[in-house]
Amino acid sequence: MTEDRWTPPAVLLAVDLVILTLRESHLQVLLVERGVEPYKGALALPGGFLRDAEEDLTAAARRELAEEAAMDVEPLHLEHLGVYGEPGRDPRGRVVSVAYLAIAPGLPEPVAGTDAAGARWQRADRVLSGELELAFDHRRIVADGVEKARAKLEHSALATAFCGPVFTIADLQRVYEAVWGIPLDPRNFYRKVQKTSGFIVAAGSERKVTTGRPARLFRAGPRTVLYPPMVRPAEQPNAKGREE
Amino acid sequence: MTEDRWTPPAVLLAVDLVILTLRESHLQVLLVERGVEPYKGALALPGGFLRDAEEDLTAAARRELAEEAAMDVEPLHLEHLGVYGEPGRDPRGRVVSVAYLAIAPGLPEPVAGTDAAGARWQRADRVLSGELELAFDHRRIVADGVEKARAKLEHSALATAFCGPVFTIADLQRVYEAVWGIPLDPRNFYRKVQKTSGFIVAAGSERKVTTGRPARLFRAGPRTVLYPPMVRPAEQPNAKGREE
DNA sequence: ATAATAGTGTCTGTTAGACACTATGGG
DNA sequence: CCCATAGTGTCTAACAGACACTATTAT
Repeated sequence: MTEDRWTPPAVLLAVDLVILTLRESHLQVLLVERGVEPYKGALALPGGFLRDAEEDLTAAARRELAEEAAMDVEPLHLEHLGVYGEPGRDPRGRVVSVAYLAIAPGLPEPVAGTDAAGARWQRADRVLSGELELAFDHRRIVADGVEKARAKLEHSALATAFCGPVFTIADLQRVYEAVWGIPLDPRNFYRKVQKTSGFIVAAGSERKVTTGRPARLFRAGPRTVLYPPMVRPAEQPNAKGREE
Repeated sequence: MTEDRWTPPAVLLAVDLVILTLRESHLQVLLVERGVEPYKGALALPGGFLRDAEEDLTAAARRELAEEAAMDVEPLHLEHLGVYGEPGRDPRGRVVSVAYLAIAPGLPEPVAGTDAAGARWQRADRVLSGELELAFDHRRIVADGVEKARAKLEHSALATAFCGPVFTIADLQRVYEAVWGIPLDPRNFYRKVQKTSGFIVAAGSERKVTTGRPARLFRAGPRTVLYPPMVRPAEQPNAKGREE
């Protein structure tokens, strides 16, 4: 933010998107198969370069998502995730990538777009475990996105966005269990969610899915930030930073 | 991360730094007086453009800090804060700025460097209130940095870093009160900190500062992440997202 | 009736917050 | 003595976690 008389170097600016959804009880991330070098044929996050020097970063992110996955981009809320800019992360030269995170309810199977040979949902745990290899440093970006999503469930009413317009409390619990990767007690979850006023509100009727007593239906309430938060059990009670 | 045959636009990449410290019981932020247009003479965060296309982002941040504030940059831990890249935020053209946050104990008064007419500590609350005007969108960046610092006090042992090598529990409490901007009960704070094992460890002797009973001395313990966290009282019990 | 899921009641251990109280120094 | 700060004890209300129990449907 200073200097003159000397010309600062220009860099290539890219955006990458971590789009998370819940499908078949698993947290899934949208990946595309790269159609061009480098890493041609490999799986990667959707993303790409800014189109022109006036394009807004989030606009670029939405455009890339529409191009590569033909997704309806309107309703997505994009959130800044991080910047990945180590020299050498892209063989084409100095590329600094700004990553965005979006979390959304059961999104449809995307169709192949123009830039990518294909776009598909993949289970996030398979990416994190290394079972699926990703181009560039995209695995790291996915890991950061998943961790951010887990944290957001604690402090925001985001989980309701994973469900349809109406849902049962058990539906909501499945969201938490899938994203956090741990089982929760249904009874305690039930009351915890109920007493967090403004989180969910009753929606008249009931629903019968398969067997058992029909469940009441709810919709998302007006509250966006949860205080007190939904507590996520400590990941590893005796991990780093812990002792006693 | 796709496309070829067409050349992506280059943008100017800058780094900005939010350096926070605690001086005279107030959270303070390091600001420089801009020596060049635009905003010449105005207060701004230290920062600047990448020197060359191979420079690492954090390296650029450290270099700018050394140049503009002649600060010893070695021990600072820089943490990614955000990206500020709206078109039009800089009159010189498309500038995307990556902001970093550093939090450190009683740093010395900086001396004027080469790029800036001066660098000085300013109270963060004066910046947030608008009493001090900042160039560009730097006030917003400071606000994001302060909020991040407040959150970090909750979940990490960062507060001990604001104190000297040894400190009393009252010293530590003053850190929390200054950063959070609220008073805490000394008795409850005392026990809360004590029972969070690994947070602080006893350091032999005692200290008598002015009047009253001498206090025991402690030093930072081995634990870096606090679980359970130090809970920060809800900012506004009835603010956005709240009701009932 | 049985299975299965929804929803309620209740106990227990822990914790935040309030605040009385004791301890130990300097005038 | 008094004052000020350090440190302890203790009560209460809220809450997480465990889990028995009741309710309501389909088969």
